[in-house]
Amino acid sequence: MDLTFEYLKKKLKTKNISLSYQRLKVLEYLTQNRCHPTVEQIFTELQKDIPTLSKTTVYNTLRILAEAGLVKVIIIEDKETRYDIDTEDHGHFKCECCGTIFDFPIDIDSLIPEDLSKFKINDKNVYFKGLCPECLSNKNEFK
Amino acid sequence: MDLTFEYLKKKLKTKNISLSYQRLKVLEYLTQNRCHPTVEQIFTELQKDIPTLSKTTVYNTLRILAEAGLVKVIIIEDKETRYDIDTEDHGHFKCECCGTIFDFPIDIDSLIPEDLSKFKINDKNVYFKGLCPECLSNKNEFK
DNA sequence: GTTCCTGCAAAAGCTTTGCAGAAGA
DNA sequence: TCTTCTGCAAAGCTTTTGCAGGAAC
Repeated sequence: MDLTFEYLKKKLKTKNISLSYQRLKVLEYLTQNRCHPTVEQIFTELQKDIPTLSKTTVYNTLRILAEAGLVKVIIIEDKETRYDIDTEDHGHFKCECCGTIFDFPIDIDSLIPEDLSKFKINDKNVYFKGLCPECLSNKNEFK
Repeated sequence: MDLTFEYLKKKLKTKNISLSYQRLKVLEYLTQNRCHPTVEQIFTELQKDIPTLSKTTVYNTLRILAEAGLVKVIIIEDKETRYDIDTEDHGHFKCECCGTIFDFPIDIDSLIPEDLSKFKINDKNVYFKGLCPECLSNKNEFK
């Protein structure tokens, strides 16, 4: 799936979402920083370019992008909502030590049990927590 | 897995967690109400029995139970942390219409990709959102 | 001229913290 | 007596809301 900045700009136009400078910058940030950023991270980084930027605008923009289906909201921890420009099904692994969030492929549909056949599924989420290889090896070093 | 009140009381003793009346009541509520309650729900219900109960105590107790591994923290929505006495792997489905959370069986381990072989997985979560059969049929009625 | 967008300030909502008094060992 | 637990009040954080000014069309 094509997730270039240009592609997403076009997609926004087809959804009749106007592209202010602030919105463009948020979109650009998400395409260039595939680290599942929080509002805080996006805001802090973009403020360097747009000194007058307000957090409200970041919140507004992310809500609009999420409603338009261009961004997926990721909730792993309370008080730490994150945003992912990659809306295709995949899993997330959060390292409890360094906080990094890793993507991993997962065939969610193959897992859906018969029990849910009468449910309409709109959103699928899989996330794990634990320790990433780097933090694991750091721990062993200090043993 | 045995999740009776008696079993859990014994388990707490083996973990050296003392059992005040408040803690017992929270544990009892969780075993008798497998609806993945929020702090608010637990507090409101228990307050009927314990008029002096404070929300802080509910928070404290749930934290202790979670740290002891007797309760699983479920985060599906921001600002809506829920607690599940069933800590075995299973999926959750939240109906976006009525808000009910349904359990469903899922063989998560069979899905874990090779990519994660070097990660230490401590916690696995799967949740879907959408519409439950009841809300789906209600929608059709009003068409 | 209308409509929509931005950004400040304030409010809202959930959770945590500090602390004094009570309960329990 | 010493430790632990409870519960009130206050603080802390993230997110939302109201609203006035500004930009875009």
